[in-house]
Amino acid sequence: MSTASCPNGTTSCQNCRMNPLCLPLALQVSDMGKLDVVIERGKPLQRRETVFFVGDSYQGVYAVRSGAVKAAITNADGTEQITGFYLPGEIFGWDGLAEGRHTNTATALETTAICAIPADRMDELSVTLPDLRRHFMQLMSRELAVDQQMLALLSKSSAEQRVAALLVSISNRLARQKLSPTRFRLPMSRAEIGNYLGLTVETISRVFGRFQQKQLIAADKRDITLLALEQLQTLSSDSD
Amino acid sequence: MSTASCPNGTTSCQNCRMNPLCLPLALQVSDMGKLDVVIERGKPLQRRETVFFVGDSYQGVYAVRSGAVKAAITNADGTEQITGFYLPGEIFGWDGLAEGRHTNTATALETTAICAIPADRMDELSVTLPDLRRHFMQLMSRELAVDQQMLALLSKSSAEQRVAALLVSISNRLARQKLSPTRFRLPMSRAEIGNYLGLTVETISRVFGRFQQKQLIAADKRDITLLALEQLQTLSSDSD
DNA sequence: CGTCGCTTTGAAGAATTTCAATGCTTGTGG
DNA sequence: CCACAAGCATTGAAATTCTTCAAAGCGACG
Repeated sequence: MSTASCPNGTTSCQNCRMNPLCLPLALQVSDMGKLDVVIERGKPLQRRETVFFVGDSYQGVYAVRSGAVKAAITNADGTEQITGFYLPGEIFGWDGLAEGRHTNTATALETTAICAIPADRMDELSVTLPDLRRHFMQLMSRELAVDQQMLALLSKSSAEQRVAALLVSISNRLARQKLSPTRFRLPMSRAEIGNYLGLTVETISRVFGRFQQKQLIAADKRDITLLALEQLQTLSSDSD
Repeated sequence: MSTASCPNGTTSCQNCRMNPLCLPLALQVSDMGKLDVVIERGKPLQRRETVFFVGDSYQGVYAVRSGAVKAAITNADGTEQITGFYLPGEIFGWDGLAEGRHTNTATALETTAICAIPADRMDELSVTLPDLRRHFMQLMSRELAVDQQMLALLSKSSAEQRVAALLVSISNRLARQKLSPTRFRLPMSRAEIGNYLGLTVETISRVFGRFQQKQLIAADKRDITLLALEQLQTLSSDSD
């Protein structure tokens, strides 16, 4: 067993310790060694490369170490519906657990490093490490909560509210990683944002425009600065 | 172990792949028998009585035996957003697992009998019954999938598609319970449907009207007859 | 009988989509 | 090194869908 507290002992994974969404957190130090066994590290993915496709058999879940990933389901007519964006420290791939095959396709949005957490190993360890098991169930439960917040958002909110909510969400998630919550580069295109939020590209573009006029953000293409996080937050949660 | 529906790979769940909203809002206990050990029965709830409130500490999950339940989160402004309807045989309450307290309030839509599945028991049994553990994780995973299908639906679909999807969903879920998939009484009001689908009451009413004109359904208040299930299915999954 | 809760219907208004066109970057081959 | 294509972002104007506002109908229940 390696002495490292992070999956493969490199220093690049230090952020794993900070993030509530990253797996090692719920484990005691003594368990860490065991976890090392579970993790498999792959080579970095390039933009547009996929982690798994719809229908691929479920092998386990994945953690984003750097970069970003989108998950999308395929509609009856072949169009894609993005169901989530995953930032560093976050875990995706649960969707395959129920039926043994993935319902989503997961694709790198930019150059991205991921860790695999194989299902069989996870299963074994669930017996010997009750904490790990609980932790994983908590992670799933949290994803459930996130999706439901998203449902609420899509159900009731205007275009501006949706975009505000996404920006705030990204900001919060970056903050957990000790990254700047106010200045960042979006890993996804306007079209992808629109797809995710149930709006057209044009609408996204216009909303970004309005936000800039209102001095809520500064945006240069994908480089975003949140100028009034507070107001964005209010905007996203107020409901009319 | 009885032959279950989807979880163990029987072919009976084909429509799950066809319909974006299939097994729509909730999940199914594949084998109620397995659960008997863990279950605590409560007294039936009356309409508007709650199973748990937002913020209540998580004690476990619940299965609907008869009647129907809605789960809803509370927006910043105090309005409610319905996140799911649960019909007989379906399990709800996972939302509390992540943080130890529920993010939703669960309310009976009509006179409803539920079973509690206490968390501590579930935890003990997770060790001794790996099957049960896997099963629960599968159920959670499935709820995730359902929520994501719902996301897709809300993101992209017109009012008619949403309503069609909900009707088809309910139909499929009733069918699984060996109840009539074409004639049923909706447990929820138009307002609740609208809330769930992100539409106004008036829009729901008008869509029901249009569906009747088109001979897709017959509706007398909450008593619904699906006259053209096939077409509704197509409508809900076709994307333009 | 009258009120309350729920549903329906109409007409006007608002927000977003659609269609169409243009500009800006980036990268690639000549 | 330039030119051109491809992908992404922006902008305008018209069309559409859904919401909002207003009013009325219907049933159940005290």
